[in-house]
Amino acid sequence: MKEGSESLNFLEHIIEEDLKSGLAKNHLRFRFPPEPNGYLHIGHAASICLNFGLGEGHEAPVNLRFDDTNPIKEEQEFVDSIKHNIEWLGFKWAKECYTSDYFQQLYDWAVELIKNGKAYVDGQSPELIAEQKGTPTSPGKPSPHRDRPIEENLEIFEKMKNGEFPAGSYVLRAKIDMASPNMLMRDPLMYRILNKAHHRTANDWCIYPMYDWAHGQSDYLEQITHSLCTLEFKSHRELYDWFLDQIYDETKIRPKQREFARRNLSYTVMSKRKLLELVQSKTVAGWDDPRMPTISGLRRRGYTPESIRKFSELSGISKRDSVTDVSLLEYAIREDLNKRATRAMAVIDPVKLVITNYPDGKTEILEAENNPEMENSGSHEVPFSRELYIEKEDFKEDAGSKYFRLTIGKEVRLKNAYIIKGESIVKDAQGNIAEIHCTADLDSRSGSGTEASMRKVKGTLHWVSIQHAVKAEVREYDRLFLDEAPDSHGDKSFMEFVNPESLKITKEAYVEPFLQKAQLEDKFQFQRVGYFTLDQDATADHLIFNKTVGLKDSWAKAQTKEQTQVQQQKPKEGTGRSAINEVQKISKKYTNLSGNKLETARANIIKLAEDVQYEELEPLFGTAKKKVGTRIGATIALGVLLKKGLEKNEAINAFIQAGLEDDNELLVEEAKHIA
RNA sequence: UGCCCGAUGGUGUAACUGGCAACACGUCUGUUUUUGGUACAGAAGAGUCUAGGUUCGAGCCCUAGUCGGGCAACCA
Repeated sequence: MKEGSESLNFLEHIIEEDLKSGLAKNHLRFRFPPEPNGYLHIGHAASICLNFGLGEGHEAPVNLRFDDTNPIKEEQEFVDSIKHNIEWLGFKWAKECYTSDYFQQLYDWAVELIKNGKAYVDGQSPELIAEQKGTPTSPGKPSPHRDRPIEENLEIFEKMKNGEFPAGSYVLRAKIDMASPNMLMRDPLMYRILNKAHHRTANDWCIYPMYDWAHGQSDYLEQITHSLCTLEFKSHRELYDWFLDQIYDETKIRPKQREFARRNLSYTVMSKRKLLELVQSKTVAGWDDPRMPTISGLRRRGYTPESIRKFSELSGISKRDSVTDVSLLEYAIREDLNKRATRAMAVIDPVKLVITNYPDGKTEILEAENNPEMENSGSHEVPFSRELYIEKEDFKEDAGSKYFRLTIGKEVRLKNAYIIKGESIVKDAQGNIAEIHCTADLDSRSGSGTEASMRKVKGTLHWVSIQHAVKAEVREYDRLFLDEAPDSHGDKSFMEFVNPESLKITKEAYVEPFLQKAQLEDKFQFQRVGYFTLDQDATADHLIFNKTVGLKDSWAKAQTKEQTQVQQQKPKEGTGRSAINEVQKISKKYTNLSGNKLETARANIIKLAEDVQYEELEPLFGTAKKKVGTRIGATIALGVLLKKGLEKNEAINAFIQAGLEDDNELLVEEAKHIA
């Protein structure tokens, strides 16, 4: 992971430091700790790639640990789906662990804490406990049970464990500091009573540990060296360390928690709650709807594991909150699919094309390259005949000179076939184009080696033979939200930004017969259109293709730009950087320069100063003393203005005087020039 | 109001113990091309949040401020 790039992210720096200061490389160990209460999404993928990537980079084991301390929300179904997703991404965990495996140990340690006077049983209501916690600005009040005798604590705690109390009646609390500025340190809960069967321990337990009490201890039990989590756990670190202090044995590895920013993707939402809302409101068809940022959704959409890993790598890792543009994700998948997708032809929005000089009833079998980007990828057969479908948008009655596609009187090539020339059109009663008639240069068949076949024509079109085409359903997806950060508007729900046109279904698209054999997970490029994959709902006689992502389309871009340019042309005055700004820019580094570079910089400032107005220059007189460069630049520029006949005023004199008195020789020198 | 983080081109990340701000995506040009794709070549785009300070020299160190985020679940 780190070879090839010397630049490390801040977590890798920390690991490097630890290694340098004595941590044995073979002790390195990481973990990915999902709670099995939902499906994994692209944000989790960042964490997965981070932890497993670190493991791969350092040849260190990475545990998969299900943080299953809340039986109310967690289910086996999620465990299975998470495991599938991680495997699909191509990562192998060292051990499959469950926090629930440590329930006994956790309990024993809790008893230990009670005996040491570090924990106590509280029987107050949640409301009361919350109230006593105080607020971030005011200290909390101790619980009346804070000093309950140890024996009594032990007795009640055991009864809690034995199921002698109803859910919610008692909790075990750590005895830390009710006045701590960190709210989490104000006697946090360690255990609560939950009368709910657990997906793994069934009814063995009716008390369950809280996250803070379980997580660090689990890391410790597994001897994880670096426990990486997202930023919102930062303030938990103090507690994490406090709990570890209570049980830590110096001969063992002491895990450290470090935090990184979670990854957001533009034009989507990422929280489990919001994703669930999309599913429940039927905005999408399910968790694996191809528009969902879930791993299973991306997979169904046609994303490859490689592309997701690449995306994670490109996105990087840091501590500031950010929104990564989807274009980076799209780049990652296009790059991968360009190399591996089999090329095929499909017409999604068809119009009939008749080659008038091609014999009726004749069929030719032509050859189509499977993948020009991959050697030895072979070719497949594609049938050609007199009547074809082409894409509606590939023909225009009156086209400009920049339109390379079919129009009357102009030649284009049919991919893998002949060069044709538009002759005439047939319209229906409503005036829509029903048929396009053209003639083919019958000597120009692709691959025939004739001179005609080598001719260069500007445009190439994809097509299917009507007689041979296979009908298919095509599902095209657009971003799910119209807003870049739909959940960033405090006053509005993210649901208000749902894109009503995020799914476009074409029931009658036509694909070449070769695609009849498409299998799930096969990757195709429909030439000139985009990358597609078979949907899981497809059957042998009902093909369904999902569009993963379109090809880059500089033609479409030019079109939309042309439109927006017309509107935007007006407010395009005063372009370019002003002279004074240039002067400032050059000046800033002035004192770092020497020799020729210094000379050039000075000459440039003098030249630029010709276009500088005094009104622009005067504000620079107030430049901080330490910004000598800027003051020198201003002095030089001032010299130019004075030479042009500017009268000295009070501000100018004061500025020159300050320059003369400065410790910087260059500045003094320039000031002398104009004094 | 308390505590804790963060701030670098449009976006995401770099910049080793201070030394002319780099890479990728995106944008724009051009070349090649039987995909208006790919590939290749190139360009534009950043006073590193602000103000002071330390230093020969600050994105980096110090101080104060501004803005953004997190923290008061018997969730994780």
